[in-house]
Amino acid sequence: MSGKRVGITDVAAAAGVSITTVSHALSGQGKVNDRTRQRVIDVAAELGYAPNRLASGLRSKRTGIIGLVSDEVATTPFAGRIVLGAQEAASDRGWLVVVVNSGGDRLIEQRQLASLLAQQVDAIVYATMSHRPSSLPTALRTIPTVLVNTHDESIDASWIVPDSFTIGTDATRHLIEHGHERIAHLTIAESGLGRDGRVAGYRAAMEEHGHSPIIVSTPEGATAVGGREAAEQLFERHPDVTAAFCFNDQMAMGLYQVAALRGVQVPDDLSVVGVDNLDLVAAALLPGLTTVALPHYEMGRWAIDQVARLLEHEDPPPAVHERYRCELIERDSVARPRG
Amino acid sequence: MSGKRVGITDVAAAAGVSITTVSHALSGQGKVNDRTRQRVIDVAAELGYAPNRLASGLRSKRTGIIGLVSDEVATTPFAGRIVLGAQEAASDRGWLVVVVNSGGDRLIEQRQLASLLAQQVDAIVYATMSHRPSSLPTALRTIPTVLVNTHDESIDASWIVPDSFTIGTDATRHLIEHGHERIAHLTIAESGLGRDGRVAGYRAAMEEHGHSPIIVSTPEGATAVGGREAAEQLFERHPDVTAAFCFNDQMAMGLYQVAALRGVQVPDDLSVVGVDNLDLVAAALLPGLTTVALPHYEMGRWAIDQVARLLEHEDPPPAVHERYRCELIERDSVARPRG
DNA sequence: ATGAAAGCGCTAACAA
DNA sequence: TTGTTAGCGCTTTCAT
Repeated sequence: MSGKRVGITDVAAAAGVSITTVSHALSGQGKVNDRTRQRVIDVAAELGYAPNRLASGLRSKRTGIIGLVSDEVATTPFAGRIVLGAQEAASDRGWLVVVVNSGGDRLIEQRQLASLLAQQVDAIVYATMSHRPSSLPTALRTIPTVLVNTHDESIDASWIVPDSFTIGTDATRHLIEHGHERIAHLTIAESGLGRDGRVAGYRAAMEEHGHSPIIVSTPEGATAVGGREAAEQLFERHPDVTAAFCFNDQMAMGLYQVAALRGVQVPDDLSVVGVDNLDLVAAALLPGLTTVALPHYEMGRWAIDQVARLLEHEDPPPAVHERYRCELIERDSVARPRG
Repeated sequence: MSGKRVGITDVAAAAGVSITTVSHALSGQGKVNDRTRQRVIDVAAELGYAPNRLASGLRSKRTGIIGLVSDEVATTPFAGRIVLGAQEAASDRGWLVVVVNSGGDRLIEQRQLASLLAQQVDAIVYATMSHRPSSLPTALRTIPTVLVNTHDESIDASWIVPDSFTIGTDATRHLIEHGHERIAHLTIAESGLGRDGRVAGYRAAMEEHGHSPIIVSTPEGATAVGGREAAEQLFERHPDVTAAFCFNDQMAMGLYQVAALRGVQVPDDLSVVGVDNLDLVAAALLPGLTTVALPHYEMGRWAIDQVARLLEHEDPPPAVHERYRCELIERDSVARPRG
């Protein structure tokens, strides 16, 4: 409509007060008479005034922008959930989040991080998709940082990771509770925080019930193709298993496929449990896949909550470390074993 | 390391020049002696100086931040590709992208947009996931805007959408070229730009070869469940079709499932083509799904290129409208019909 | 080719 | 409770 942008001076003039009073009235900081405050608010609304966050940030050293650094944000559908959680939590506080991703490249990461710092972001959320211990860029020591899906002992930062061990125990016990004894675990060959914890949890649950663990791992990676490869091994070497706990939903998809080719019915001949609760897979499979949900959205929110905690105290509060207990989502891929 | 942040003044002092000269030397704006420039650059690097983008933005009216508004960014895996494309293109120019999503809620959208404007973003990329004509928030008239996956006649903004019609013709012709004549199109009941164009393209390709169109639509939505529902209809009412072109990969997944239950083999008994080229589905299905790739990444890049074009000219250049020709990705779900 | 000075639009001290 | 005055760290005139 009007050509010129309306600034705080315009509001002050229109309300007949000083710009300081406008600033105070709108930010709720200083003491302002309620009647004055209301008038200022009304005038500001009428004029369509919105504070220039650049100017206020320059002065107050707070931009209300949080940088979210990820290694491969858009390549995995999980990442989006982390970002969404962070954004919604940020939005609740009137903050913005700017996402950069490095694709795993250290150099790019460094450049992106420099961009964020130059932009005077208030804090950094550093999320990896791979849940491996990461050695953080040193630039992060300068600024409040929260880690998601990874941790780093060399820095005093809060972090949150899914509790991999209980993912393994919960999934396995769920199968045991349904009467299964010969339960295999299909996983990837490559070691990693997410993998190793689940394997250990599976082992523990099997052993506590006196069942011997059957672990099949594939060098293929945690995809449907890897799942197929592992499934072939499984049917060759352990044709008598009645249930399988898979490293993730995609591997479970591969297992479904090989099972179908061999005339093995899920869940009547074989019960299956996955990990991720990836809608596109877990809910889409037939029968629907029972799986342990990874709390990506929640971790994103948690990270912003931690940032808020860091930012509201002048002296940095101690770092918080959390292993999030994941939830088993029941669908139709688990049944009692036959006869 | 050092406690205080290094500013332009520190660099000026260390290099023995004025801050004006530092600014000129680093930005490449004014005329500076090459030797002076080099010295400034060296000193700046040595000190680890990085300009405060808040301060420079406040003065120069350019923040180097692009706002990306989406209706449901993280709920779909496609969205991530748009964001990634935009981010990478932005990063090439030293820009940052801040992503907000409204979840389709007008009120939230308005609030988020206000946040972006208050943050003085240089431009807005407005992306919908649904590819429907959107009536844009009026706030967008104030600022350079580029539309992705949608278009709006009420505003003079550039936009890009996938060419739905040729998706339909290309997919259908591909099947026809493989010798199929009785080809069904499985789609959703709800009308929309993406859907209607594909249907029209399918019709056109069928008719140009004298084949009669067989369209099966489901009220269920474009998911595996919807695909199953449509597939049931298909097998009941048109048991003689030899090929199916599905609205998207997820529906194709549903078709695979029902086909398997009925003992119909893909591709020997039934050839299938999808749309999306969603890795998690198209590449994961067995056999791999031949599908038309939607250019989400490319559209994200394109949007930022357009923003750059808008920003470098003082007077706004005319809007550009593009229908992106999509590529067919061949996998293993198409074969010649049986004898 | 270089520098001095003015301000971008706001908030934080400080005074009144 | 309100207003005055300094800046925040940079880029931009405009001199020199």
